[in-house]
Amino acid sequence: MTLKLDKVNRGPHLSTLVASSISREIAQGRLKPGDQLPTEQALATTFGVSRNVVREAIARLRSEGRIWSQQGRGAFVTDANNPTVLTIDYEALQRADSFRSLFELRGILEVQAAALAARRRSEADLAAMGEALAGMRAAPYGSVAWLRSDLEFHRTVAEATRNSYMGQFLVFVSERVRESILAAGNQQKSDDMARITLGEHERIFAAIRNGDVEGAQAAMRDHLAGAALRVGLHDGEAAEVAVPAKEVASPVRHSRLRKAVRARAGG
Amino acid sequence: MTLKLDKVNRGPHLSTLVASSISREIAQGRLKPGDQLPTEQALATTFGVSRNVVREAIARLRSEGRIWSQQGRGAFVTDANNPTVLTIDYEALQRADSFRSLFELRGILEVQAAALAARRRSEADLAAMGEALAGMRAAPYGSVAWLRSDLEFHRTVAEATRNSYMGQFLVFVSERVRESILAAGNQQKSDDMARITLGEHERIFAAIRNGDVEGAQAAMRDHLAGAALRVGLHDGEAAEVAVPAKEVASPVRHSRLRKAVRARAGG
DNA sequence: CTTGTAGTGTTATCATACAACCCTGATTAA
DNA sequence: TTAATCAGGGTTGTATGATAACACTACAAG
Repeated sequence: MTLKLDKVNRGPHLSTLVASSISREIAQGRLKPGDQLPTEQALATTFGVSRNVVREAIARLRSEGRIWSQQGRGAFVTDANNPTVLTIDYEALQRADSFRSLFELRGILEVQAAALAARRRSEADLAAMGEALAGMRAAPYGSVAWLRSDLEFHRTVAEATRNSYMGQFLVFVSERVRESILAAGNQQKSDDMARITLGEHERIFAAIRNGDVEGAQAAMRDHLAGAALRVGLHDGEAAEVAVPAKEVASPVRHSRLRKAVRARAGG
Repeated sequence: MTLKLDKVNRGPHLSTLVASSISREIAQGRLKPGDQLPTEQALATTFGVSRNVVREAIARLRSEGRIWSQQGRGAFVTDANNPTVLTIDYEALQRADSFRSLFELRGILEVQAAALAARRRSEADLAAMGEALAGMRAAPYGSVAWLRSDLEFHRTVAEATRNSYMGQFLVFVSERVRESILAAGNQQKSDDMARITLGEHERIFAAIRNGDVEGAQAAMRDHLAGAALRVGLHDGEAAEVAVPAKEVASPVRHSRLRKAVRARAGG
């Protein structure tokens, strides 16, 4: 039987929680550019953690360019709110809700990419897709070669959109998703899956080849729904991502973190 | 006259130096994927710093996805070594085709964000959107206040998707687009435009409020089509554009760590 | 008005201790 | 023999306190 082990999802480090919390304060505007953060000591007591943890969190935010600090003065929110680089926090992805969000974003990009590809694909694109499919057929399901061909197929679809940024973003997001899946490592393989997955890809390919925009979207959507199941997400696109945002305007919102901390300490 | 003094470039933090040094070991292959790093204590003594500094460095590398650590075992070099940051070359955006591509990507994200928002928005979201709209009504078209409210509206829509990555990506893309538009500076203002633009936003808002998914998508699509016209793009959805984007990696350069550490130790 | 100086608050770093956890190997029970 | 249990050492995660380096302010002295 298959053992549906819940990935021992040990909560991320405290410093991660603190960093996320501060990040959120900034993102939601409660900390504006130029504002000075509370002192490390103050943050430590508010969060109920040691100053050391706060420092690790700040070190991360600093490296991400979100804040900037100077000895003897304090830490400040970076003025330029237009980061020139986009990063995805690796640890945050270990959390199920984050993973689901990224998976959803990937889905949106893939589906629309399929639509664009159906409109704009060239003969060369189709040839490349066919080659990738052949690679998948030849390799055993789940093998390195199989994964490479899988990735290659999606890459060629992205390329067929004739939108370079689409490709860039898609590859970026997909890589993060793939990493996270591999890290979890809770995927079972079977011959059935190989057949099913291959079929999904072939339908996408056929629709794109025929210039069938809606068909390509639908096929890609099916593929992603299947992929979601295969990695243990009970189909996305429902409302389970929707955390009831009962956020009341409060000066600072750390109560959840505190609770998390308590829970860790208690358990 | 003005003195033009060079900003006193105080050396970076020790944790930064340590992180860079470890990073370089990885980049240059002396630490291969899967390898275990020396213990924090060992690193501390070799670098001549406290374990605390080493931990801050490791926290950064961990958040960048370069290494991965587990309590009781140790820290290891991450398997995947692909880029963890996404950058958009500013100069490339000056080219019309690149700009069009990014605009198209933004459109895809915005339209799907509107759809998700229509499904998941909370009362608080609606209130925030309404506030942003009020801000737009109050400010003169094209003014700083107007732009801020405009941005704020789109941000609240992104937030209402309950998908944090959606917001991150959208803000990132929109900022690049906005910069590019401002740089071009070829936009004319008129009262008509104010009225039209405001109307577009209000239709988006109404659809999201009513939970009308298709309506929200359509309204957002209209809005973007209008925006495209206003910035001089003859409606998107054309088929010309290709071009590989320039990928930029950021090498890090420092041979100073050891020296700096020595200096500290010696002095 | 300028300069020196003490005082206070903050970050940067160090040092130490303990808790939580993994791994290994010995010991014990079946 | 085999499996389970337990003890010990090693490692990371967190807490705590202390010290050094630096920025800012106020005030006194010139």
